[in-house]
Amino acid sequence: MKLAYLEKIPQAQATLRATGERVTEPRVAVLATLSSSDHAMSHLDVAAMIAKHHTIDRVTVYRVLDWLVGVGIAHRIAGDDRVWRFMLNTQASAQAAGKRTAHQPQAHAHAHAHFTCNTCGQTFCLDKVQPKMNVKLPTGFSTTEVDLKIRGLCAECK
Amino acid sequence: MKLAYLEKIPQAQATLRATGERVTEPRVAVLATLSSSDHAMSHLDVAAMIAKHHTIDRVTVYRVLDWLVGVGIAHRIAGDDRVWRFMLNTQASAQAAGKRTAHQPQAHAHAHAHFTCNTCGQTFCLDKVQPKMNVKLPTGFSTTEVDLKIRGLCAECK
DNA sequence: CCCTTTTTGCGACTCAATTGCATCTGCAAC
DNA sequence: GTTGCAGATGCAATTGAGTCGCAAAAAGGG
Repeated sequence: MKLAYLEKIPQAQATLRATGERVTEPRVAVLATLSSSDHAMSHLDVAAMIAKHHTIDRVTVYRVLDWLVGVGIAHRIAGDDRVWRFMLNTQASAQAAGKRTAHQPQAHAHAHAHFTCNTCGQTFCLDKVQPKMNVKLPTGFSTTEVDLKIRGLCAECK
Repeated sequence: MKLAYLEKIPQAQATLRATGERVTEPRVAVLATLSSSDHAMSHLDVAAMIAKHHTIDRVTVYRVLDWLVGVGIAHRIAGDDRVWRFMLNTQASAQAAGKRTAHQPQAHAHAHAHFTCNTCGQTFCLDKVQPKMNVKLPTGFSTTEVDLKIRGLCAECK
């Protein structure tokens, strides 16, 4: 079990300060919220959890989540319900991905695996799974990114 | 290059008749449209192409596409832009998946690979790629379905 | 040809996500 | 500590994919 939201705040502030960008209350709150979860959260999940402690605008949550993805702290997962979910990057994957901008896309392929439970709907990040796969693309195609999405039953719902 | 829309109609009618379900004009039109494309199409792509020949309601396109997925003729792909795209199943994958209903979900894991070009945005189905991967899930987790999504540059945009 | 069942068309609706704009704030320079 | 201002936030309005309910239309068996 991870630490609760409030206890994650100092760590979140430190992470944000390390980016060199502005450290604002909404950014700290969103990052601390993501830190306190072991599964991917929708913007609504994040907003609801923050609302227990502060008031925050829905739009700000959207914008902060996008920003976190932009600076390489979090990543975005497309759900089967057309809702984006967000999850923190691991230390390793964050360094590998780096800060991605429109002008300077990441140079090398980055693989990621997620698991979504058909029953409870929760999405987990499978950093352990290294999809060592034989992907033979048609000639002329090149890869920059690989997403592996697995659906099934999680341990809880089995 | 594939045959144009109109030439696909007789074949589409035959495919539909083989399902034992009703063969209606919208179903023929949608199926012929999907047949005439080598990449995945959004409901809007389908509607626009059909509109050149017949009038058809947006909602009908949605419903027919869902129906085609239900009877195992097509499958649905989640795009990065929160839009579903649709593509015909290959003969082989259609038989493997079978007719999936709410009461009788498919019994065994089914893997699928797609490629989306970062530049032109087109999505292709990679039936050739058999993702022979070492997926080690956490204990207690079981798999029913695997989607592999690859992003990069296609041959055209390279 | 008629009857029943399934589909279609249409309008209204939902809801995640985005945009424009006025206001506020982090933070660095003074 | 105060100030200036680029960048961030809040709010209201908007977009756009997808869904729902219902009445009218069509498929296909008898």
